[in-house]
Amino acid sequence: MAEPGTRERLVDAAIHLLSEGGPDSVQARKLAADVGVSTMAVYTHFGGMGGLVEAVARTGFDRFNTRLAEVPRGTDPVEDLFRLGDAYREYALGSPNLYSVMFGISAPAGHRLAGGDVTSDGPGEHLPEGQEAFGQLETVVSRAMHAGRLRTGDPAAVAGQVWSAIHGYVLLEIAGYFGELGRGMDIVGTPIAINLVIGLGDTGDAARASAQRVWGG
Amino acid sequence: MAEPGTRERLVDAAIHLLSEGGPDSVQARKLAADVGVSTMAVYTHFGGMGGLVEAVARTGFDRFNTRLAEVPRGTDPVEDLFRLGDAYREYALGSPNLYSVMFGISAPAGHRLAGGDVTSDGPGEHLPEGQEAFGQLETVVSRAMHAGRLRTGDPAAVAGQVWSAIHGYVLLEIAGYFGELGRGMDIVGTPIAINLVIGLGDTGDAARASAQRVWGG
DNA sequence: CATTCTTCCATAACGGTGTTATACATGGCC
DNA sequence: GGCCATGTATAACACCGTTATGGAAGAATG
Repeated sequence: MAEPGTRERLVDAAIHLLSEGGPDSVQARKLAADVGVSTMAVYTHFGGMGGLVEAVARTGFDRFNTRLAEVPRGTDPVEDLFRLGDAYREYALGSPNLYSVMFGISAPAGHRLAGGDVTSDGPGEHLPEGQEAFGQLETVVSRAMHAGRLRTGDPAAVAGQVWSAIHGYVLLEIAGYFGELGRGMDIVGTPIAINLVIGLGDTGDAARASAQRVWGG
Repeated sequence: MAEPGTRERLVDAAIHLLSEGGPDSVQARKLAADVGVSTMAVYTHFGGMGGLVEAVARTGFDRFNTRLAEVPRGTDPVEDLFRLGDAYREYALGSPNLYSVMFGISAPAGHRLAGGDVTSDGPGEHLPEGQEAFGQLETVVSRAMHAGRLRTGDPAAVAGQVWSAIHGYVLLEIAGYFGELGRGMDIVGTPIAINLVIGLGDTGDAARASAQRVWGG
């Protein structure tokens, strides 16, 4: 493999700093010192800290996508959907700061993804890598519809519902609203997965059986 | 009413700046200039920008709680739950930057609520005002259980599921993932509300009827 | 009333941040 | 050799949060 260039080393250092010390420790001077270059490298390669944060989010989504793609697909599409959600949560909780940056939720020193304001369009359309993760959800949802487990409808709309539930749950668990980590999954995470799938057309027995194969209990 | 003191004026100015120019425009110097005092006022009253951000989040939750409390309660607890969710969304979308600060999701110039890192416990336990909003959800959920609309169980656990769904949906809509604002409600927001309630024990007909009274269609 | 103490704020400075202007080094190309 | 493009080091600039210092105003105390 080719020797990593300065650009890649800067992104790696940023991700490392992000996971170690949070968003505030991702600073141009610290990055440059870690990589062994001057702060100018940030500007020749990314045009500024904002561009570097975008690159961080992009590689975060890349790893996220491959992680989701590695989840084995079986014969039960609802079980696959649950496993996908589980991998989603594991990734988000494994690197919560990176996950926050990916969704423009948190950002080093005021360098958000799309403008400084939360409402400026948002990173929704700006990162095609983000759409890819959504596409994986959509595919499994579509399979579940064809298998007769979920009511037939627009897979994108249903995937949006699933995404909302996972995203919200994960963020609240990261923020500590469900007490000690792990406990939230039993009383909120698993139930919301089962209940949403039931509302989407699955039977209670089938949903619980699929969940049991993923989370036990 | 008493003349507002410097402390209240600082918080108001911060909330105003937050909604106008986003988190990055909430700066000690700008706050002081707006109120007509020096930056020292921030330190005598709040100990620093971090304390001011916490005060902002606190008053944000206060307004949030009264807003939710103003939602009229009727005879149909599921309808009430939908109306609560609708008011929740309206508040979050009405002041998305404030909402983000309330949940420690975004913060001016690296001044998060509980430490600089996303994972440092989170603001979950630190803001009792946040628990009050959750309590309002829990009460309505409990009423829906006693009315036979939702399966009997732990109201707090069920409220946690409802909260996850709303929180996730609202954040994704703010981030622009559902296209133009408003459209997301039709294809994702309303369906997830109905489907989650069905999964929690309500019948499809009853859930759709309650939703129809809130959102029409 | 005089004195002291407390509270609050203005001024000015300090350290640290992202950013930028400038100059230099390097390597490919004609 | 001459030339240009690319990437980087240095040093400075503007801005930010923060803090040390001192002063003003009022309450508390004798």
